[in-house]
Amino acid sequence: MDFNKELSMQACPVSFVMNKIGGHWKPIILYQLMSGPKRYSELKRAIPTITEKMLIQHLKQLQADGLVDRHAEPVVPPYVIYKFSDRGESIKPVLNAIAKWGYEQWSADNI
Amino acid sequence: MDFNKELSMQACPVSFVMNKIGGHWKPIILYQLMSGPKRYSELKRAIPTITEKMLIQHLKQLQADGLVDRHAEPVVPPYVIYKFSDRGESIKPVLNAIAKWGYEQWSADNI
DNA sequence: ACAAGTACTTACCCTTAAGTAAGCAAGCGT
DNA sequence: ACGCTTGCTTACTTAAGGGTAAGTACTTGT
Repeated sequence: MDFNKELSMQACPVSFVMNKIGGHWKPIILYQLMSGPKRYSELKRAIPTITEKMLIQHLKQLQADGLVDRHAEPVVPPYVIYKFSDRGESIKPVLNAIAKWGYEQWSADNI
Repeated sequence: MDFNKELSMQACPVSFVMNKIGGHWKPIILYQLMSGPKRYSELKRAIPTITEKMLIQHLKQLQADGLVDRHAEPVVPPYVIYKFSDRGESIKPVLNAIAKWGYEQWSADNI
């Protein structure tokens, strides 16, 4: 059950991080936010294959994990921007290291 | 379907890496292998909650992705060791960076 | 009065990942 | 002859993640 998952996160710091930034959509969302704050509709347009359900679900999770801040202007139509929190900023180097390795390997695969 | 997954991996290098080292068990297996080559039964004992099915399945996937090498001695009972390949070695710094951030954040959560 | 835009929410289904449990091969010690 | 060990494999079941499609609130423009 979830018991094993909890145990893994305590025993393996890499698992802990994967739970925060892993999965199908979170890397893509974070990658988009790395180029600066974006509003909801911008993210939606930037990631055409994502459904609204997945987008909002993962944005909420990223917020709950303290990686992303949400700021809503009380106007109509709504204006909501998402951006890295301070804690989120601290993971950018890690994401860049991952992306760098990924890009190198991707190139190596395609020679 | 898988089409979207393929697309993501091309569009987002972080997703590409997550596909190689993400998921529930792969981080834990890799973390164990970082302390040196291990035989199948050692891994099994080091990760008590993993099932043999999952262990072998992910070891095979890691092999297929070229991150892990398998070496079998033709003896009985079988003697099989798993270790990082050359390509696998190149991801160790990334895994360490992930683990370091994870450990820091884990501490921050528990103050 | 009504369509359009923005940021969601909800209910339902379907595919993928993971867990359960059993079996197999091949020799070695007793 | 029999059980033991090691490294797997297979069939079946269950839980999780993701996709589809519809609806909501609130206001501006026509």
